[in-house]
Amino acid sequence: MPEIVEVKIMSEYINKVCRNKYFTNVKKSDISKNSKIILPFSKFKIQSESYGKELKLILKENKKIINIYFNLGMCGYWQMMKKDNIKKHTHLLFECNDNVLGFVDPRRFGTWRIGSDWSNNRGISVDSWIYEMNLFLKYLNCAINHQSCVKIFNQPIYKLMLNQKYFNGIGNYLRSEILYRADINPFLPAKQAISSHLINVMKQVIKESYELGGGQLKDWNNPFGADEKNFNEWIQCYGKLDKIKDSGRRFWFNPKYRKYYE
DNA sequence: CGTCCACGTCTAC
DNA sequence: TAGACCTGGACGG
Repeated sequence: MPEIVEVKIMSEYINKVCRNKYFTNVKKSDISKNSKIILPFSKFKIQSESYGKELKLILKENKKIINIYFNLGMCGYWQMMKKDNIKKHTHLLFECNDNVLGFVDPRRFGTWRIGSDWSNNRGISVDSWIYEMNLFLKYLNCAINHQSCVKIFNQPIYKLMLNQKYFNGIGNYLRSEILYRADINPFLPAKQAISSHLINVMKQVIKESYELGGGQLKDWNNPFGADEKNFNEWIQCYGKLDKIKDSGRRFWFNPKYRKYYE
């Protein structure tokens, strides 16, 4: 489920349902391999932020603050639930009277850590560039011209777009939709494919997906009321056109570019 | 039943 | 660049 759009929506959802609520406890499922959270709080508030594919919970009691950084994995999501009706596969939860805010993650690919900053293995979130697309292009061009990056930017653009160092937030459906709509040969070396055109289309695709409520493709039972049908109609390429298998994952693309795939 | 597939990272040959 | 990590839904026999 979660790419940048969904993580952002998720974070906004958390802020909405946690507004004016005080939490008193945190619990981890036994089966999750992530670390147990121990809080020095008796009564705390929860706020959230997102950045690329990472989601942060900010836990506050007076001036004490603890930040927890989450990767939502393939299918993790957050939901406010009744305490007596907690969903299966809830692996972390925060209690608030009769309610809990829970991290539901059936496949357990999600991870969390207590920290003070976003992951340093990842680059700048693609949506922080939305109003500064020229800067993003400069950033990429700077890397392109850097001796140590030659190999990376010689990769085909469809591979680079999953590299979270350069496209933090892009995942499998966004890269397909962006390359398709930009009408760029996805097998072109990244250094040739990257242009203001690609960046502008990226901005537009992210915006449109966000306005539709994000990806509602399969197994996310969406608590936010986004329209699954609209989203599936909006998708033009992912799951619909030509595809190749690339190191375990599928890449969907415009069939007219197949001849450039070796 | 079984087999294939899923919006993502990791790490180990 | 395969796999490992996981559950569950879709679909075929």
